[in-house]
Amino acid sequence: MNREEMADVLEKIALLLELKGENPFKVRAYRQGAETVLAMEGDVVELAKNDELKGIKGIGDALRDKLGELAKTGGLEFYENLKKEFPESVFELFEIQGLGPKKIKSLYDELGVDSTAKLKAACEEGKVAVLPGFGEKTQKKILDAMAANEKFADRFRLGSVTALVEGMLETLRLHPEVSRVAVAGSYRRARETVGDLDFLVATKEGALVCEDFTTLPQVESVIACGETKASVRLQNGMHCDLRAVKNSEFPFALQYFTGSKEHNVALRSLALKKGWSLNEYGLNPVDPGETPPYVEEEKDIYRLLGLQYIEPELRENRGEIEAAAENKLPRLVELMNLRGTFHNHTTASDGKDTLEAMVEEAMELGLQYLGISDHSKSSWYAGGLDEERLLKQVEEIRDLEKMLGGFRIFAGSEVDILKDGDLDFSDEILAQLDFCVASVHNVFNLDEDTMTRRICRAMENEHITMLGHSTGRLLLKREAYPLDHARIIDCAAATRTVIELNCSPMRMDMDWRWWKRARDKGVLCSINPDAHSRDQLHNLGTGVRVARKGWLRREDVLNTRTAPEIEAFLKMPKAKR
DNA sequence: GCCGTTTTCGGCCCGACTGTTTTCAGTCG
Repeated sequence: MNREEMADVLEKIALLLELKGENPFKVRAYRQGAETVLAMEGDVVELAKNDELKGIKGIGDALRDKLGELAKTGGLEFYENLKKEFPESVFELFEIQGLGPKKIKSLYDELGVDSTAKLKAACEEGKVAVLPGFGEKTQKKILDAMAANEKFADRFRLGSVTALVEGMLETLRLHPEVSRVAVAGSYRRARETVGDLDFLVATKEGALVCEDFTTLPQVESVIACGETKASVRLQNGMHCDLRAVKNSEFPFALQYFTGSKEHNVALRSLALKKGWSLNEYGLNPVDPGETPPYVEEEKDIYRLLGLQYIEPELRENRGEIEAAAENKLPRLVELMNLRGTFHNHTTASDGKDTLEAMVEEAMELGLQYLGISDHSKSSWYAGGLDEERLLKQVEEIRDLEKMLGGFRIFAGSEVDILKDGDLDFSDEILAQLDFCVASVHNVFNLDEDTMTRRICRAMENEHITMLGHSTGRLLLKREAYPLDHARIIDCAAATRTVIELNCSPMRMDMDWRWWKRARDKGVLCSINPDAHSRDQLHNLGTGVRVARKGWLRREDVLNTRTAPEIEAFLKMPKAKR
């Protein structure tokens, strides 16, 4: 039993109590308890075992007893009894957008629906539309939401699989029969979501390495295992391939399996013009009389085709091949260029870690400064700060900074952009901050023109340093709201507003496809983790990869600047930045 | 179920939107 499992049990209890129509405040207490378990300091499992949870806010007598039982026995009788009342599959129903506990209960009581499969059948037979409180539109919305879930079912967010991939690479690297290892595919190209993973090894013992690959702890089941390829399904449900090639084939296989398909098609046609035939095994002269060139690394392939080396992130056939032919590829930003970051939360609003803990982690990462921007009052559900609490936080920040020997904390706010483009705080309040992120958190259903004008209005404010998560999308969960990106970028350029690359794994927003345009208009990017806990600051690494995918250079990214440079930047009138 | 310079009951900070209704319930941030 670990922290996550304990929190999961409380969360599931909350769902089941909701289904039973229990007192909503009791439900909330369990949900809050789950949050507390995840966020609290110390070894919560050990504390629960020793009955030492007294005094923790959000955990009262009842939850303390239940957590104790969980920690000591690994089970919970209360939960087991509750689970007996519903089949396990009801939890699926909570994943459907637009369905809450009341509707699920109604579906369960009236139609016996207790799984997505049964729900789909009931919708298709028209049984859902005639239930009280439901209707044709609701039935259609449920079907659409289920279709969307299916569409996303086999995809994963880039930032959520980084640790898994790094772990597997490390293990493969240690294999005695393996000389080279890489991950290819859309993961290597830093797409914001990936469907499957492609690992590549150079070895003389393909069958052995494939066999050993299928026994990795991350593997759930084996689909196929041969001499050059193994296919498995991982514990997290991901499809994953390993390809074993000879060392001499490795660069070609790496290039080929990295893709994208469009990039490779363009590259092969370029090769043909030069009298070569390129495939995943080699680069061969079309004229059989000539000898194939010596290739040791992927770089050599590009060089032989008369191209600059094209970084994997750029390989989408969006102009990179032409630029490489003219020696005009940008030198892309790197993680080591980052000096600090903005847009982070603390326990003052919905963050899990205190100001001190966040700062400590930023220092640990080798940064020179950290921007704090908790939610504003309209985001009350996230514990948004009102004017009084905000100004108090600014004071706390100034006080803490004095004790840090040079590390800078920039005091800011993630201020809500209200429906009409007004901001949640007055200019007088905003003027007292070092910086300000403006974000949309509600009323997502405006038409494109209205939404664009709303956001532009916020950017026109002198005190708004940067625009937060511009499209509002939640990857694999919620589509972006309609937005005229070209106008947003023009407005950012005109008002000298920075645009954020929010590198929370859920967001990666603004989308990488727009960054080159923004860069060319002189718009600065700020790579921000939107961290709600200290460990989320580590998402900066993935953020940099996505910035690279957007063709961004060091000079295009605000937070590659040093603390004194940032200070000067923020003090400058916006128009002169 | 939690919490309390209103200590053992009575609150638990909202507002927009949708689709169902005919004045409102359910869902979502």
